[in-house]
Amino acid sequence: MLSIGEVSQQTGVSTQTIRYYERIKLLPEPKRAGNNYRVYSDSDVERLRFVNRARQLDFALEDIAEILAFRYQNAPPCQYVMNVMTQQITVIEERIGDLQRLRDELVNLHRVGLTMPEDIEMKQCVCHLIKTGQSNEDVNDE
Amino acid sequence: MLSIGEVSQQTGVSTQTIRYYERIKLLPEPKRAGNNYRVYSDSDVERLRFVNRARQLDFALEDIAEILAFRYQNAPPCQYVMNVMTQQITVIEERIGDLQRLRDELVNLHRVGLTMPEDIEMKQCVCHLIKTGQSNEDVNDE
DNA sequence: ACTTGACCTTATAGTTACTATAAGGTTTAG
DNA sequence: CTAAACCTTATAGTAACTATAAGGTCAAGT
Ligand SMILES: [Zn+2]
Ligand SMILES: [Zn+2]
Ligand SMILES: [Zn+2]
Ligand SMILES: [Zn+2]
Repeated sequence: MLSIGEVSQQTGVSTQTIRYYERIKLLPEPKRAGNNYRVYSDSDVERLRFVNRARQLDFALEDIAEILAFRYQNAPPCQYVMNVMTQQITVIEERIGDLQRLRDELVNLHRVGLTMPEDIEMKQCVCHLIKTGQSNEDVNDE
Repeated sequence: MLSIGEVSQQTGVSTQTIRYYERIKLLPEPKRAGNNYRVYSDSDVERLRFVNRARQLDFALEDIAEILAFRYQNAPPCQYVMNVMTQQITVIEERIGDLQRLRDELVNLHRVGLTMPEDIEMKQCVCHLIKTGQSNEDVNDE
């Protein structure tokens, strides 16, 4: 039986977040000690670990709740979880692609920026690159 | 001179978002027509394009506001922008790394999940993998 | 003239997953 | 006896929008 602070330390989830999970009913209300402090059982902690692990895999809290609901009903969530994973992988790969394109563009802009003279009247500053969206050779505009 | 809907179409920024930018003072209040409709000048549109472009480069609205403030004061934001870009690139690359690790883990879990039999009593379901965080060969637990 | 639909307006609340703050109660060590 | 290090609740803030409600305006068609 652990206090919220001990659970926090053991799981790496902040006490604020644990209370938040309880508030949105992702975690059940734990027992209380005589002083009204929360007291967590092993199964409470296990459930929190599950949530935390799934969050690290970037599952949405809503999906996690559904998985746990299946689990609670003793119904097999396996297929459901497999589907969520597949979908998750797709989303993540799209995001990686987006970010890589973004990074390339920024690196390009930065490189172009370095070739420019310091300019006070802002005839050639990097802002113009952002503004016009050109990231390549044609830095001779307006 | 364009209406908010026309500006939205030309820039790809929703009318809601344009009004939101105005509300947080990222964009100035535009002129109004007799019917109280917003009317945008070319320079208004240009400014919105700048914001949109910077957002696509994942600059925070706060950073964009600072850049525009520099611009308005006729001070050279170049060095500032260069710094923001450098920082932005670092953040993005970290995020890409995180997401790649995440994807690898998920792909692994999914692969392991596929090798498992359909199980109703949930002795071996994928939930357990998420719970325990093992993603490799040792699928013979409890 | 009238209605329908596509615009526009404001204000307010909801989203996601937390994090922070305020204002206070409890426990333990010095 | 008091200061710290816990715990409690309730409420508001974060980022960048998105959605909803409730209504005003305008052009086209019948
Ligand atoms: Zn399962
Ligand atoms: Zn510039
Ligand atoms: Zn500049
Ligand atoms: Zn399971």
